[in-house]
Amino acid sequence: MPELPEVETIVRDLAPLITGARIVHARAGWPRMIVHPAADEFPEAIRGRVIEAVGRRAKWIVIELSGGLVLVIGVRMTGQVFVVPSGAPADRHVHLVIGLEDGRELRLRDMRKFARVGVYRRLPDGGLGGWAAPGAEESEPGDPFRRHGPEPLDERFTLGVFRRRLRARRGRLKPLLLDQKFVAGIGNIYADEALWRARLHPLRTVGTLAPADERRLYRAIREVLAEAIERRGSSVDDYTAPSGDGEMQEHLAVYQRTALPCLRCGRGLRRIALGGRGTHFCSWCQRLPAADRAGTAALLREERRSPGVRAGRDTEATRRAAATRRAQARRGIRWTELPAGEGVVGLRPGEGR
DNA sequence: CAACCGACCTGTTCGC
DNA sequence: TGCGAACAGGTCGGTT
Repeated sequence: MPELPEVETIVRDLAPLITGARIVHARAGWPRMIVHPAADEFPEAIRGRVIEAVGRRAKWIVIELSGGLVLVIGVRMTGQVFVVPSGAPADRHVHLVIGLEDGRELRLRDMRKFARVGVYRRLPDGGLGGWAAPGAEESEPGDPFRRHGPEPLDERFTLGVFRRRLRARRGRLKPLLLDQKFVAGIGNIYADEALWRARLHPLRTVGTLAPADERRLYRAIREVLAEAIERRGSSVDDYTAPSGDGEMQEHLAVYQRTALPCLRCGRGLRRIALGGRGTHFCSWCQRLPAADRAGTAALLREERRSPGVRAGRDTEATRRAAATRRAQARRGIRWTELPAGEGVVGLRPGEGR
């Protein structure tokens, strides 16, 4: 999904739109999307409740409801959240509709159905616990965030805290940054970007870092995430927020810039596959010390055969096509599926095939 | 603990 | 032009 900056942008857009609104109905068209409680209990759990606040934890939208309930939404890879009038056209990718008393709907659209939604109880200690309909057996799912690491932009996340967590770990930097238990909210884009900014190779291991390296990494993580929030996130492929696209994609240094010149040294950027994820870096600016080179030959050689080296996803035409799809998604339809010669106007919910 | 893998899903683009 | 393969921002559970 969108990563921390993208979810933060969704949350900031959403808050003024829905805070204070009362939920009057809910429909979940894809039951597997509801992780707690059981999908058939979900509408009743939130019906009649007032949305009191909208926030974020890690890459999740956290919506505080009256009566101490909390609605969490993880949009994962392709989930999109919109607030629209209830008559607005929908397509087959809208899997969750939450009707508001004022006639609008909060909709979750997700092409790949990876998004997840849950309702929990806010506990006195601030954590989340299970919820069950009155009289029903309560299954205790536990706090969905209990394993998450600290929020990287929180003031309590100091350099000292970062160092302590870092030194408790071993492995390579890229997989470590992607581990939500280490620090919450970083994903594939910002892991690569932070490592480039800090001039650290993705295969570098924690044990080889000097104190100055640790500090650069700490600052790079915080700075790239903060800048991305200011720019409303990276609108790559499907990501868009309720009030429109971001522009951070125009300012990324390495992500999806394979073979293009490094913005610091001008040499061609490289891409390897690390744990199945595309990993972009500059092998000149992000040197791998001899100590970390053992056992990396296969990983680095892989690059030449990797299909990811294709430039296709990086072309201007591809970007434009994606922007058009996002705009259409915001209107709830896909023009490719409209009968020839027919406009948007006549389309009603459920009609857009 | 570290790292990889396959699932989970659908759509787009590439290469033949 | 068509068709299969590869790939996509995330996370989980299972293995090694």
